[in-house]
Amino acid sequence: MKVSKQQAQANRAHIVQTASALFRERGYDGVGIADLMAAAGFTQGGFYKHFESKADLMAQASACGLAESAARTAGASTEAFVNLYLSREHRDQRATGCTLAALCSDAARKEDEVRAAFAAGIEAQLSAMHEAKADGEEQDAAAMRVANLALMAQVLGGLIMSRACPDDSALADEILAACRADIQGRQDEEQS
Amino acid sequence: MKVSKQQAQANRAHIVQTASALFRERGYDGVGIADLMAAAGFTQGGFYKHFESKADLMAQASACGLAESAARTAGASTEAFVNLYLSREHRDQRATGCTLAALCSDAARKEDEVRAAFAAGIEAQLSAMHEAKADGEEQDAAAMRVANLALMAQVLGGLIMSRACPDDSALADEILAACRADIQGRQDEEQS
DNA sequence: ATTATCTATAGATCTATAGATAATGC
DNA sequence: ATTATCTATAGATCTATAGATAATGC
Repeated sequence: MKVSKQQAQANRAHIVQTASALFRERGYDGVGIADLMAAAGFTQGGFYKHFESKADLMAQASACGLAESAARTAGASTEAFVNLYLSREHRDQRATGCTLAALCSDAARKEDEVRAAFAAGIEAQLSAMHEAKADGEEQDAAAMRVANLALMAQVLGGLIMSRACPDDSALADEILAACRADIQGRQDEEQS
Repeated sequence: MKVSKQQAQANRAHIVQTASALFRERGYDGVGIADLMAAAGFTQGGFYKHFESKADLMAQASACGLAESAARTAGASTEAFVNLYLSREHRDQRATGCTLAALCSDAARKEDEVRAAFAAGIEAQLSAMHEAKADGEEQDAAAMRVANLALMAQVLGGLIMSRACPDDSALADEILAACRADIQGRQDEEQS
């Protein structure tokens, strides 16, 4: 029954990643410890040898998902980022999509432990966006931070609003298109 | 024990309003039927004479909260709306604040019944914003709809991101300020 | 007679813990 | 000997229902 320390660490990482996907799909409260451990291939009893509490796992799984999203963004242009973020595919695939969009309003009601992970995740995302643009035009770092925060808010809000609409509703698609058009329009203006 | 039909209707409305506030504060899953009925001044047994299920109540309470927000917005200028929406007060008072911001990412995982209420709420909010601006400049209705959806997404996203940060974190305030500045900057450009 | 609300509870969760089991690691 | 995982369960939820109670409304 016992496994090597190395294997135990790998199992733990696997549980965190499974939790990250399940939480994004169903929300923190929609995933029980027994559910999660079964999905990861274990029984519930082992959970508390890996984590102090469910909140501890929520913080770790969120941090993991947020870091992954930031890393994925690091290379992309603003245009590519926005088009991917505000796509139907992203809207409909919550388990592999943006952790911020899937869980941040759940997180707002959870322990500070969890919210600290979100603050760190937002900073990581900002860094990734900063890097992505650094090659291009010279720009004031403070102004760029403001613009990037505002852009994150807009794509995040658009995605969440779209997800709140019924499946196959015209409004859900319209929201994504409106946000893309608004951001695109602004970029065109800047370049002229 | 029995009350008049009129009183029963009033009691039912009171339960819906109590639920609207409690759901916004704690999320759908954070409020039990017994909790809610006690907060409204009743015992849990009476609940199912008023509502078919918890999802039925979630849909009604959400519709109620969304309609109220739209009505509150109807008179305001864009500037006033944005400054109120992206204020610390609004961020910290979830129970009386925007239902969309408090619950839409919860709603995304619930029954279509609930999500239909959100789609209707977004349309009501759009109508309110349309009216508020109608006096001013002549503008293409379709373009205005796009701009208003994009604006809603941005203030909503900003508020939610701010709420996901730990209490008293500098980042939480910075996010609100960044979104206000970004929107203000755009408006100034338009007018010049 | 009808029915809005109450008390009580069934049945299904959920988090967390206790103690057993069997493989690692000294 | 230690410990990662397992089985089993305590205790506290939660939604929904059943049946009692007492006031309305015909």
